[in-house]
Amino acid sequence: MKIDALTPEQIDRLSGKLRAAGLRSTRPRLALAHLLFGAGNRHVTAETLHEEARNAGLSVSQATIYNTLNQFLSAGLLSEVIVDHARSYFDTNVTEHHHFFIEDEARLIDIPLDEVVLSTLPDAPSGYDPTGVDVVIRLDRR
Amino acid sequence: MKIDALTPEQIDRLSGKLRAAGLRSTRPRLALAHLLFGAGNRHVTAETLHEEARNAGLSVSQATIYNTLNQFLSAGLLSEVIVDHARSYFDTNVTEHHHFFIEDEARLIDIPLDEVVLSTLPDAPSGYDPTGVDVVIRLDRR
DNA sequence: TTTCCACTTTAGAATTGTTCTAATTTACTT
DNA sequence: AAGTAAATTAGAACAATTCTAAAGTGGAAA
Repeated sequence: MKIDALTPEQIDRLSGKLRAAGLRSTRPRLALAHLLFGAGNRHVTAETLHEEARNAGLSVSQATIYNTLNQFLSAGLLSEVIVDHARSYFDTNVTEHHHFFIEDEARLIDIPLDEVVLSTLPDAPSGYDPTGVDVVIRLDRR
Repeated sequence: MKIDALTPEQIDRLSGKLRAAGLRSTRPRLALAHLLFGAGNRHVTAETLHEEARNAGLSVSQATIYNTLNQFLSAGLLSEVIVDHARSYFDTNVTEHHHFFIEDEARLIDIPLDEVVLSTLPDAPSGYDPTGVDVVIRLDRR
């Protein structure tokens, strides 16, 4: 995955994507963009992308991985999914329910179960059982 | 919030709750249980509970806060809400969609937007605007 | 009611994921 | 080709959480 492994067409396409996002087209960004956008939709963590980059013979620092992912995120080239916890919120309400999450106050408000009705849900992939459905409605101060 | 500030009735009730959960009734647990379960449903973080405990004149170590919250969690006295991130998952799919989350593999699978239909949603609290709805369906290997 | 031992608590070190810092390198403008 | 603003880097710093090893405590059993 050396940058020379990319065809001029690939480089043009990725460069254009970076430019369009207001980012300079640099070697690490091109290589990471190729890994990220070269083959269908992906889910990566900083760690998995870093390892993938190393496996591809690309030497990028951890800081660059984080910088790049955050820049791509800000630029709208990536979105973030939150399913793991840094800060854990412990709730004395142990019944099933959902939540509003006020981002700038880092505050939760319960939503009673019956106020969210999921009329259509996908089947779980075969070999897996659903163990729960979490609905989080994010809020910003108006 | 010294433990002596609790009436014998309160102590009995909380002790019973701890016992029923298979936990010894100790002074720190009683005091924290009183803070947590003494007045309606709560949302706390380790940090906010620790501060609350200190404000109540109760000296408990940080480790005890974490231990106790996790024990209460395991015992089903508390549930956990995940809305913040430790490990961030970056997704090349920037269109709106939902996710399966396979807990033991820490792996995400996209759910196209149209496969989840929310037929009823609550109004946002006044003063706030909803900025997004995240649905996460957790999966375990069968 | 004392003894004892498994369970708790503790302070502080360790770990993990992420961000910051300050110095070096690189990309683009002129 | 030179200048400068931006990018990259290694490593330090940071924040949330867990671990460790030692000291303390609850409650069962004698």
